[in-house]
Amino acid sequence: MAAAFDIDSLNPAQREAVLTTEGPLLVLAGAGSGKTRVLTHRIAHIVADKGVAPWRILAITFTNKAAAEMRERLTDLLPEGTRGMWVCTFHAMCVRILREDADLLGYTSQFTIYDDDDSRRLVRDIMGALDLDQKTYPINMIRGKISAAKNAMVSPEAMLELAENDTSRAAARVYIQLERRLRAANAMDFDDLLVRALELLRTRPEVLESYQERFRYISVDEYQDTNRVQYLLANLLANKYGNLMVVGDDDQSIYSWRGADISNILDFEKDHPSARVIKLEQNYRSTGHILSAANAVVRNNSQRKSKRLFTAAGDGELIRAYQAADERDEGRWIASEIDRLHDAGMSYEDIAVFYRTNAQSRILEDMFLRAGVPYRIVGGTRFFDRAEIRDVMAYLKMVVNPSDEMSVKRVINTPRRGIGSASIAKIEDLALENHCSFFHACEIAVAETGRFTPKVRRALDTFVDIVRSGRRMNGELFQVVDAIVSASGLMDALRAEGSMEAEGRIENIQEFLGVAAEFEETHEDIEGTLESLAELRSAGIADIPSQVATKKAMDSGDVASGLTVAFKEERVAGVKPGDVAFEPSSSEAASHPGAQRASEIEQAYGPLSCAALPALMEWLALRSDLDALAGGSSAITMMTVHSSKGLEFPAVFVAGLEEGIFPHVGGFGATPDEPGKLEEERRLAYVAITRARQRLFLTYAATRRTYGSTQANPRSRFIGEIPEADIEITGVGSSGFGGVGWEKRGDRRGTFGSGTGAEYGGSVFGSYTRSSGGARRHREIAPDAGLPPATFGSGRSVTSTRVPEQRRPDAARAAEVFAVGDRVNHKTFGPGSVIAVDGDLLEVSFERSGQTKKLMIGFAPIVRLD
DNA sequence: CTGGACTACTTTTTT
DNA sequence: AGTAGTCCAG
Repeated sequence: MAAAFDIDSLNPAQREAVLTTEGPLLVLAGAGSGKTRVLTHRIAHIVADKGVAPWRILAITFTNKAAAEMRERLTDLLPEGTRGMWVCTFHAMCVRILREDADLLGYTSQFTIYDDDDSRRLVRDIMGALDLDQKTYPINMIRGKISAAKNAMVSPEAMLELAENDTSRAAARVYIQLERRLRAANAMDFDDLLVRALELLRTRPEVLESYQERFRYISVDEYQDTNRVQYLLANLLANKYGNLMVVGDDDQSIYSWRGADISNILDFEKDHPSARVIKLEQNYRSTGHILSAANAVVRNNSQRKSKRLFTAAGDGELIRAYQAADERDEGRWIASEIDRLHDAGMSYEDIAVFYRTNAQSRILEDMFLRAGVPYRIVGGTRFFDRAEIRDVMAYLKMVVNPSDEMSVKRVINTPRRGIGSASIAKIEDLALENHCSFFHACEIAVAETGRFTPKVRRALDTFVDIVRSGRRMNGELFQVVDAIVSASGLMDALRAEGSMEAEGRIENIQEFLGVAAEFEETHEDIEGTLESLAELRSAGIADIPSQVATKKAMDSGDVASGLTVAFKEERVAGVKPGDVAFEPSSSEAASHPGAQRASEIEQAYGPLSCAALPALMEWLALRSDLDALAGGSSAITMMTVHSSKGLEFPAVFVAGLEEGIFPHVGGFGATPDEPGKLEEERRLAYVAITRARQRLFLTYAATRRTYGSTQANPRSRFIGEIPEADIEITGVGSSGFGGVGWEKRGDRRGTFGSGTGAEYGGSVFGSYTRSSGGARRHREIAPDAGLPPATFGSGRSVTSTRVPEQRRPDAARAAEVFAVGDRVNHKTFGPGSVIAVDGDLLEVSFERSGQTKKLMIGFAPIVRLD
């Protein structure tokens, strides 16, 4: 047969995996063993050589970025096209499935996706309403319990019955309300997306069968990170034809905390006795030393499938470990090493810095900024998490789905309209009386005289009109978004404020508009990749009947194979829309202020004219920063170890290798030390190490400031687990590194013992706006990129593009000298110019604020612009 | 109703 | 240390 590619370029194991197209297949792919290659080539083989239509392929990944990358590679391998192929995350898949048949679950297809923050606020709201004290019942614990219940498919009622302690009972009560309010708001949280999709497939045999018929070949990447619902989804969809390929590495299972169940991969052979199992053990990524270290570390775990990666590459350079005096010294050392690599010809893009917790990034960031190392942060506080952006999104969500109570409440008084908590409470009462949504109650309030003051009524009228007119608006997505934003008055309010901070917010909103504009251009591709059968049919692509025989009732029991299915039984044929699984039976159910039927939205507010708007909202909801990693200009990449999975870099730094930090230990005294936790930390270390191709640097600090107090953490055990032959340890007190170099430069004190501590703090300049957090696509944070930055647009914003390509040689930079007239850039205040120099004291006039500030050289986060 | 001041909590990791 | 949420005075 004519292969779609050069099959000889694969090693025997890879080849076998690619050619095994039928039946269940488990590929245990060690880090760097060419797993994506196998995945893509196998699909290409199925399509090009076996003549299977692309739209019969379903390939599930964990991140949008992985999906995009895979799609790209497939497009290269399959010149005939990949139309209708679903290459997406579990969440994206579920959203697509749910939008198609949302009415069957009592939702409209325009349902809102509540992200973590929305969902958290809602829980907080509910806890307030139920009079549950947040101190006795920590919100995160409650949320965790509810999430666990959802993922175990335990209904709220069942949870209440099963509850063994007060906390669980409280959680169950919140859960009942949460379900109700989510439903009333026509909204789903992340857990719901998966659970409801599963529910749909289980209760609607015809729906299930249409997907089973369609997707004859299914593959799941990162199978070790699937949770139970994802596991059930994959197995259910593949149940009919049995062509399920799963790829994973038990050593890289790092998401147990969010419900990932490592036994999914460990038990695959039990679930599918006929499964072929193929191990990919040859590593093509890392040098010998790095691989040896990775193997040695992970070998200390007991619960794993035995495998040992090997490489044909040479030993390479030794791994380097550095003990820093403190966290600032750590950052400085990393910066200097990056410098060195860069001077030796390595591109910034080839360098990554990982850390265990996001909080560690701030100091590193600060040090890099001072050292002139351009960086880009993935994850952490994201652009879309900024308050002003969330406000804008809330307006848009509200327009798409006026039932979305959380969004409405978020912006009803943002910007200030004079609608305070008292008015809001009154509106809530109104909603309760009328059994309608909060938003509808706003409308009633406008019409009704007497109840509200004329001022409030007028304000509400304007507010309500934003939705009405927004829904009617037609035309380019960008224009619609722009119009809604201006109608909201957000920009006007910020402009009126006139502060530097407001200025930054305005810029951010403008950038958001840029995102909308850009989305419009790329929207087609995104939509096109997840076409439904109906869409494919109308395009003349798919040729299978729309409703596959419904007679064969689906028996989900055999798929779940031994897993308890809690709610299935009650859910039989004849479910009415709106009458869904978790709907509580008590009479309370209908009494909530959001009880307006989801399906009535369209009737009540008219159809939404701009079809691209919901698409944009969905895209935003499922989009993580990681997905935005895509290139841009030259900068190193900073991210958590978790985020790094699936990526690789020629040079990798891992910071904070200290006991307590990495391995991280949760402070909860209540939780007994489970050995499983440590093993997961170790797997995390394994992931971190195996990201590196050529150079690996591990750092730890003798003392570190956390929560304001200084602590001394011992070196991480993981460093000790690396064979001596693979690693070279240097640091403070060792002769290996001249930490002095930095001190000589006089730009910072603070090497071991020298700093008084109080001088740091940064409080002198007020709080740093969390401005530098939101790295996003093409966004570069360069030392000179102005703050409050979030300039990630494509050249829209001037501040985003200046990365110091030719950097001053070390010596010059060390003696950072400022002269009157120099252009400088401050981390918080942005660009400005020096108007006076007095010893260590600079006087700088900032452009943005027009203000003049006195700053201390060597202390202020400031750099000179060339 | 607003804005400022005070307090308590944070730190796991993310779709 | 920083932040978000709460409380209180104007």
